[in-house]
Amino acid sequence: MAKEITSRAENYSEWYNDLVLKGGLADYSAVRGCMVIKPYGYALWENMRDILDKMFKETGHVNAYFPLFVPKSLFEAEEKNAEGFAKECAVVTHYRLKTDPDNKGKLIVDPEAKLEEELVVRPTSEAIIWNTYKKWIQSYRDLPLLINQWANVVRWEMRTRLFLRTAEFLWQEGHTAHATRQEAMEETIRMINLYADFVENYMALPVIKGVKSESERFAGAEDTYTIEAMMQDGKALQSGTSHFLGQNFAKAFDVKFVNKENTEEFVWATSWGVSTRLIGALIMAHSDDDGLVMPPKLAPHQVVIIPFLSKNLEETEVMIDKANDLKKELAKMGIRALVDSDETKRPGFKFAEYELKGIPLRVVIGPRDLANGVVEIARRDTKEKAFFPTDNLPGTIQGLLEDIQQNMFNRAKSFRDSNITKVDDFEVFQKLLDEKPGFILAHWDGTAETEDKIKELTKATIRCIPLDNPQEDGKCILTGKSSKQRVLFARAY
RNA sequence: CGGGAUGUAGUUCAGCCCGGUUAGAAUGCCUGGUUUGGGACCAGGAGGUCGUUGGUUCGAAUCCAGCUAUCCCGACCA
Repeated sequence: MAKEITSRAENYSEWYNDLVLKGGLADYSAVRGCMVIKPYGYALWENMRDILDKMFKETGHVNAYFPLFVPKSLFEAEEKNAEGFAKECAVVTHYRLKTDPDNKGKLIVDPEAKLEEELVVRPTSEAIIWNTYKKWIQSYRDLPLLINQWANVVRWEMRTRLFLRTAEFLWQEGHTAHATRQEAMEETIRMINLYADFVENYMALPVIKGVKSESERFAGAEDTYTIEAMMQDGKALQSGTSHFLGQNFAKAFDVKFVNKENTEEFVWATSWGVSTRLIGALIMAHSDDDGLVMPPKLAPHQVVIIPFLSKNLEETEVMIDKANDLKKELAKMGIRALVDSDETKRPGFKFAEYELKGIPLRVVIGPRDLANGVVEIARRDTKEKAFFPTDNLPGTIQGLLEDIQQNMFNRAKSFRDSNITKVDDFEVFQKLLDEKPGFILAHWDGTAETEDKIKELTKATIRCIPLDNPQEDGKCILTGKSSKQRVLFARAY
C-alpha cells in the first residue's frame, strides 16, 4: 500500500487527517491554522457553492461583496456581537513595511505607518454590512433587502483542524433586512430549511433542525436556528446556522425605514451561513477505512472509466476509444466522468487510488468482458462489483448513481437514528456518552446554569431544541425540576 | 492559551541519549527493459544548507535557548 490510511477504530482523528491529506483535498500551509485547499477539494467546494448559490437565487437573494476589513469603531457598534468575536480577531495596525537598517535583506513593520484606527479582519460581516444598509434603506419600498456574499473570514482559533476549524475559511453569509418581525422570522426559517434540504439531498446527510439555547446562540442574535448532523464517531457537527437578529443591528447602526403610515421604524434582520466546514462533515459522515466516499451529486468526478491496456496496441486503442465514447455519452446526460488511460500505472494501483478519492462508480473496460458484451462496474459506497451489459450503459450508470446517493443517505440516517437515545437518568446519561457516542434526548430545566453544569460534567452540550419537538412532561436530567420537552444533547466538534 | 509529543530526501522514518570522515533506509521520482484483470519486477540515476534564528564548542542533525509549524489531551469555536 503506497498510501496507508489510519483506520477509524485505531484513531478517528488521524483517519480524518489521512483522508483530507492523502485524498488530495487540502494541505497544510506555512500560515498558522490556515490550509491550502487543493484542486480536488476546491472542485468539491465549487459544486457545493454552485448548488447553494442557485438555491439562494431561487429564493430571491442576490450576491454582493463587502470589504475584508472592518474599522474597529464599526465592529464594536453592536456590543454583544463585538464581545462574542473580540477574542478571536486578527487586527491590522500598520500599512507599510520597510527594509531593516540593522539587518540587510529583512523587513520590519514601519513604526511610522501606524493606522489611525485599527482594522479588524472580518470574523463575520454584520458590522460592515449594516453600516452600508443604513445608506440603502429609507422606505418600506426598499425592503426586503436580500443579499448574500461568498467570502473568506478569519477567526483566530486556538486549535485548528483541516476544514472543521481553520483560522481562515470560506463561506457564504446572507444578510437580510425586513419591514416586520414576522417577515424576518419567516426568512430565518426559510433559510434553515434550505440548508437542511441541501445537506440532506446533496450531501446525503440527515440533519436535525432546531433552535439553539441561549448560551449557544450567535452573538447579537435573538434566536439561532441550526442543523446538526451526526458523524461516525457519534459526535455532532453544527452544519449551518440561520439567525433571527431582531432589531439589534438596526438599532446599533441606526437603520430605520418609513412605513406606509409615514412613521419611522427600525428594520428587522437575519443572517445565515454555511462554510467549508461542510466538507469536513461530508468526509466524516460517509468515508471508510479505504478512503473518501463522495455522494454522487457533489463528487468532482462521478465516474472513473479505466480501460485495460495491453501489449496489443490495436486492442488497447479500441479500449481507450470505448472509454472516451462512454465519457462523451455520459457528458450528454450531465454526468461527470474521468477516463484514466495512463499506461504507466497498473490497474490495481488505479483502483486503490480512485477508491481513496471516493469516486462513486468505477467502470472497467477490458477485452475479455467486452467480448462477452459486458463491463465491470464497482460502486464505492458498498464495494460491490458486478457486470452490466454494454447496451444502454449511460442509463445503467445514471441509475446506479441515483441508487448510491439514496443508499448513502439511508445508511447515514439509520446510523444516526440508532444512535439517538432517550435518557431520564443522569448516571445513564454520563455512562452512555462515554460508552456509546451519539445523541441523547433528555429533559432540561431551561436554565443556562444547568446547561453549563452538564457541559462541565460530561462535555456534552445542548445541540438544539428540535423544531416540532413533541411536548411531554418530564424532569430535568440534572436538577429534577419540571420540563415540558426533551432537548438534544451531544458532544460536538 | 495550559499539558504532552514531534519536526532529518517528495513521503514515512532511523541516526541524537554518549558532538568528530562523504547523514542512511524504505517508498516515491527520473532513465532503460520486462510487465499490465486489485497498489509489478530488474538494472542504473537524481534528490538533504537535518524546521528556523541564535548560543556553547577546535568541531553541532546530535548539547542549550528563543521562534515557528504539526499531532494528541483540555479550554474557545462554524
